[in-house]
Parts: sequence; C-alpha cells; structure tokens
Amino acid sequence: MQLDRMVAFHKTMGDATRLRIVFLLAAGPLHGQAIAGKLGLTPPTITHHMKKMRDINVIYERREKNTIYFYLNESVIKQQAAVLGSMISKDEKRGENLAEKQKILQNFFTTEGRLKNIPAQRKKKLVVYEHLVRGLQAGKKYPEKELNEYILQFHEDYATIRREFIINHYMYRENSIYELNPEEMWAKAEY
Amino acid sequence: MQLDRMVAFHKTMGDATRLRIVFLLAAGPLHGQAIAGKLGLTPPTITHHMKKMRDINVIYERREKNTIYFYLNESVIKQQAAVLGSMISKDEKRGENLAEKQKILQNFFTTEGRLKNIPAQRKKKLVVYEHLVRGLQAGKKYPEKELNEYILQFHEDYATIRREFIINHYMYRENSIYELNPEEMWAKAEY
DNA sequence: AGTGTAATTTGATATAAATCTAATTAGATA
DNA sequence: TATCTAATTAGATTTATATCAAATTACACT
Repeated sequence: MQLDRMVAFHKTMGDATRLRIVFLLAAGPLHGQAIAGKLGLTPPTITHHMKKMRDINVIYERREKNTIYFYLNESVIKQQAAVLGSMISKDEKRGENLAEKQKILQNFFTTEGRLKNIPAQRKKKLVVYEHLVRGLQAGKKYPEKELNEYILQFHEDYATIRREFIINHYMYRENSIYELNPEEMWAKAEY
Repeated sequence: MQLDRMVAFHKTMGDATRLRIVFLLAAGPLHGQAIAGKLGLTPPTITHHMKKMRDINVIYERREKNTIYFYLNESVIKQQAAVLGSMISKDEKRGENLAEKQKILQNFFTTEGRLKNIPAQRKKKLVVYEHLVRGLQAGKKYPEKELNEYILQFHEDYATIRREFIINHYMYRENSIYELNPEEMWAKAEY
C-alpha cells in the first residue's frame, strides 16, 4: 500500500537526530564516525539511525577501504515531498468529473429543469443535490416555508429533499431558519 | 528552531491513523464520530490524534451546534512539502558563492597561475584545493611521482598538498596510486 | 432545570524506540 | 597470520505513544 510507504517515510524523518543527519549529508557524503562526532553521539547510535534511513531508501552507502560513506538519496526525498504536496489537490479530479456530472444531470432532470426522481445511488444523489443547492443564495436566511417553495420548483417531495440538505451538510438549520453552509463543508460525490 | 517544527510535523504524520485522517479530510471536513466510524476506532482515540494534529496546525475546527467539524489546513502541508523539497538544493548557494570563490583564487594565485601560499583558513584552503584538483583527469590513475609533478606546477610543498587531497577526499589512494574521487565526495567549503 | 449528543479527560495497558556500554564482526594493511 | 580501524550487533534502560473503557465536560434544545 502507498500509505505504508508514506508512514514509514514520515516516521523515520520525525526524529531530530535523523533530520540532522539528513542536513549533514545534504552538504556531502560522510562516514559514520564523522556523523557521530558532529552530533555528539556514539557510533552504535548512528548505525541504528542509518539502518532506519536505509530501510526507506533515503540514504545509500559506498565503502572506501575501511570506512563507509553515507550518501543522501535525494530522489526519494523529492518524491515524498511531491506526494505530500499533491495529496491535497482534489482540483484535478474535478476536471475529469465535470463531464460525468453533466451526464447525470441530463438523466435526472427534464428539459424544463424539473427533477424526474431522486437517484438511489448516493453519488448521483449528491450530484443532484449539489445542483439544486446552487440556486440558493449564500449567506441568505431561508424560512422553512420559503425553502419549501424553492424545492417545489424541482420536485414535489420537498420534505425529503429539505432533510437531505441538512443531512449532507449543504444547509444548516437554526430555529426553522435555513442557511447555506460554506461550500467546503458539502458532501462530495466520491468518484 | 526550524528543525523542531519539521520534526514535529513529520513525527505527527508518521502514523498510519493520522495519515488516514488527513486523507479523509482532504475530501472535505468531517466530525469526530464520523472519523471514528470510518476508521473503526473510538472517539477518544480520534480526540488524541486531533490534538496532535492541531499542535502542528495541520487541522483546525469549527463548531456546528454540538458537533465539531475538522478541517484540513492545506497550507501547512504544502509548506512542509516545500521545505522537504528544498532542503536538498545546495545549487542555489553555488551561484552566490561563485563570485567569492573567484576573489579567493585571485588572492592566492599569481597571474602565472602558481599558488602563492596555502591559506590557513579552512574554507579558503578548500577553494584552493578544489581549483588545483580540477586540473586532474577523472578516472585516471596517477602514480605518486606523476601526482607530485602535477602539484609542483603550482607549489613546492607537494607532500603537504598531496596529503590534503586525501584527507579532504578529493582523491583516493591505493598502493601509492592516486585517483580522483567522485565530485560529490569532496569536502566543500562551508559558506 | 433537565435531557441528549458529541467531545474530552483520566487512568491503564501494551508496544515501540532512542540511546548507551560491551562485545563482536568486517576489511585493510603489514 | 596478526593487527588496526571502523562498523555492527546484543542487551539493558528509559522514555514516548497508541489505544481503549469509564467518567466527565460542553453545548444545544426542550
């Protein structure tokens, strides 16, 4: 699993001694005793840390007579940095999904813009709700009656849909007054 | 210290449960029990992990009635990814140093290209040795006699300089045959 | 005030990990 | 083969941490 590799990497880097070693090696290869000297630690301790760093391929070594030089494997670090930076981006996915969302909306809405029926499949349902909710005004407070009327434009079962708006966090209710939640709180269909 | 912050970040991310939480939150905010449910853990365990993630500012929270939604703080993650990616680059430093290196060489070499004297200051000494060694051929084996003659072009004390080549890992000796080391093994002047 | 829900704190347990000293191994050199 | 140097392994100690059950707190709603 990709996750295991990530965990191992960060766990290994989450130690002050090992991070210092990485910084040292970033300036050029060093042998064990030199590292131990610079850090004020004993050689066995360095061996211990090097073993862990070798496990995640962040260092490699070359023997030169009796002394072993440790080198930093920069590509692994850069790769993990990239993974970290990209784990956030749900944005590129949106591009792919746009077409599929359009198709779902075409299937479930009439040409007049009314909802034919509520999809059973969760991800399709969410696409539909998201579409409905786009017609509401951010920051505006909707009395229940007004919200019902809005939903009725699209479908007769306003009670179900209104409830689903809350369940899926599209909206928030306070004293029977409804209001749109911030968009980042909405449930997203998982493709 | 910057290092402490890095250690804290990676230590916190070096745990499978917390990484899974990050992945969950990357898809949108969630409340504690939802996270506990999805991961098959108890609420106290989630509280424990959230506290650690809050300490490094990788999450923040907003209360919605009784339930607290946790949000991912993407900027912190992106920032740490950037730090990780940039920790390698000694390259930008080289640019700055070029001018200073030139100046050192001008000070210690005659216009005829001979070394006036060996600098006492370590970093200047290394700049000088690096310059000398650039005249040698990578991969070529130099008998001691030949190396001495090469050094004599620049300075009379070939023995000292030859020894320094070894000490600082510019060269490698085997049975009185000398050979250039790979460049990434050389001692670098620390600016 | 009283009730319900979600989160947190407390205390216990079990596991992992960083570091050291002492002993051992691996390679190079004479 | 004997010896030197550098690295590693083994074993012990100390500290940190992930998890849970049980008790408690914090809000919201009636």
